[in-house]
Amino acid sequence: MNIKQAGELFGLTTETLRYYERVGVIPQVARNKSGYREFTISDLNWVYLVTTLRSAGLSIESLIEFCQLSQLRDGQDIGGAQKQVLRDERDELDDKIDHLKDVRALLDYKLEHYDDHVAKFNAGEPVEKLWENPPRHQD
Amino acid sequence: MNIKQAGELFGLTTETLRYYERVGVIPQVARNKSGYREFTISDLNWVYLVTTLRSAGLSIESLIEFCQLSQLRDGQDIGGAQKQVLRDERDELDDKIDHLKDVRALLDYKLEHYDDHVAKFNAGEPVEKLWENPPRHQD
DNA sequence: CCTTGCCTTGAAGTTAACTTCAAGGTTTAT
DNA sequence: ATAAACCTTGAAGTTAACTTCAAGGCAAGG
Repeated sequence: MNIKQAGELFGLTTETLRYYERVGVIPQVARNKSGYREFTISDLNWVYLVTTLRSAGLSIESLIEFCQLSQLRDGQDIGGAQKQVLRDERDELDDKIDHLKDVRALLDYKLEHYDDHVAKFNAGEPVEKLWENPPRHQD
Repeated sequence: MNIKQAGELFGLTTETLRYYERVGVIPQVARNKSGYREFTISDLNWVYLVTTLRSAGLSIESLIEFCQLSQLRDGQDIGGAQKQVLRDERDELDDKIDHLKDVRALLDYKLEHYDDHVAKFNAGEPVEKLWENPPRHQD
């Protein structure tokens, strides 16, 4: 599959795909006799993984590190190191999900007390500090 | 409270706070006789809200829009408009949380099938397409 | 009264993650 | 055989969100 088709598959431009290869968030893609990139299933899996993790907020820098781990040869426990990175990223995602739930809880709180707060404010009553004991999510 | 103290309260530099006021993600902060900013509880609540929503990935641009809504006077249903923005942002957060859960499910899948996939790859068996029917989260 | 540590504004600089540009090679269709 | 539509590389440009710089004013201690 050529670079245009690969881009269309994941909603990326050809420029972005070349950029991803150049900085190393995906491994080098093999070329055909004309020097054109020929994306394999394995290359496309890499692109999918990268777009997915990017959409979850992981930085290009951390994806470069992960990709470099796959390129190494003859180190002893390469698989273990990669799995550990995957576990770490999963744990960071868990933290991020928890944080987003807390932010959601704050928005819910602001919505529930909106009229109440506006009324107090218009009556000149003291405003309460939102940042001390902020609302947290349940579950 | 002066700008340095306000920054320390939320882990922001004084430069960032001035930047936030300048671009309008928080309302103008009143000055004392020397021209220094004097942060009120209400100002600090704004800073807290902005840092919280920024940490959840909302753009400066969308926060400027929200802040401008609070500044308007004598339009009819200003409170309703603000509440609608809060509801929209909460709904977008819900979508984002759901998406992060799916990404988490993908990482879990990759971890579970890691050894399996490596073995197949080393045996020269065809690689399966990760992006068709990707794993989704439960609940 | 002078140093130290605050504060002010406006403008220019930085970083991440692309995006666009320039110059040119290949392949396919008319 | 020539135009349209692909592809290549390397370098320069863009945008968001700060950050740093320059030039100077206020306030408290010695």
